[in-house]
Amino acid sequence: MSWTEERIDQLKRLWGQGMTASQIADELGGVSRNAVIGKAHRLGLEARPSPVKGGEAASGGSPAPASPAPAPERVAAPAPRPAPAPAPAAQPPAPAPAAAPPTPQPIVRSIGPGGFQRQAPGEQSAPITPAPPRRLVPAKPSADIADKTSLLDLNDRVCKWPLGHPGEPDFHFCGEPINPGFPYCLSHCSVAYQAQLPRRDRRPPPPLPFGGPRVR
DNA sequence: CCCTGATTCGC
DNA sequence: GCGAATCAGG
Repeated sequence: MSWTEERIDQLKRLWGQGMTASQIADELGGVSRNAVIGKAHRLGLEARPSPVKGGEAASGGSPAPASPAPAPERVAAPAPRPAPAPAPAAQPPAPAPAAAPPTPQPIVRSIGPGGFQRQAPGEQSAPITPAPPRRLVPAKPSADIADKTSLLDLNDRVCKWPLGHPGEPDFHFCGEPINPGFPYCLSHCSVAYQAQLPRRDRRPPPPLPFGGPRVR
């Protein structure tokens, strides 16, 4: 596997979201945890609370005997990374063209800390695909969305779940009353927030989200 | 043992 | 640039 732009992009996002190297490696597939770490460092992504820090370590691939890498003291641990939040994965609610209706089983949901519904394990959608950072455009007033929630209508009480994509004429936001404490309404919370499953149990084959990563 | 990220270094 | 090997720490 090679580091395509898409994969690098995904690496950056996942790493930024606080996923561990092996988790990222699993997601990406075809690469090892080491590969991920190596790439992350090469990219300049840096310093996440590492277990090994104080002590100096790692002699290279060759069993070089004594040459304890100096590096006396690495100062400053900047990057006060904002705790790996639950990742408000703004999954593009894309107009699901190829709606894949899986097994219609009775769904049992539990209620999360914020009062939102957790997804049942069975309805875990594979890739948490945060909407690729799209450039915001000046919400264009359109007769079509005159009665919909536009960018300018957003406030801290309405669901900010985007519907459609910025730039598109009918782009707007959900606008329903929010689930207190969250930026989305109850139903969108249950889409945006997922309980993290044990890595082993996670669905591996991530079907590309509607059309896949944005093509520039 | 498992896991983590960091580092080195041959390729 | 890549990533296996190796490290040290939880």
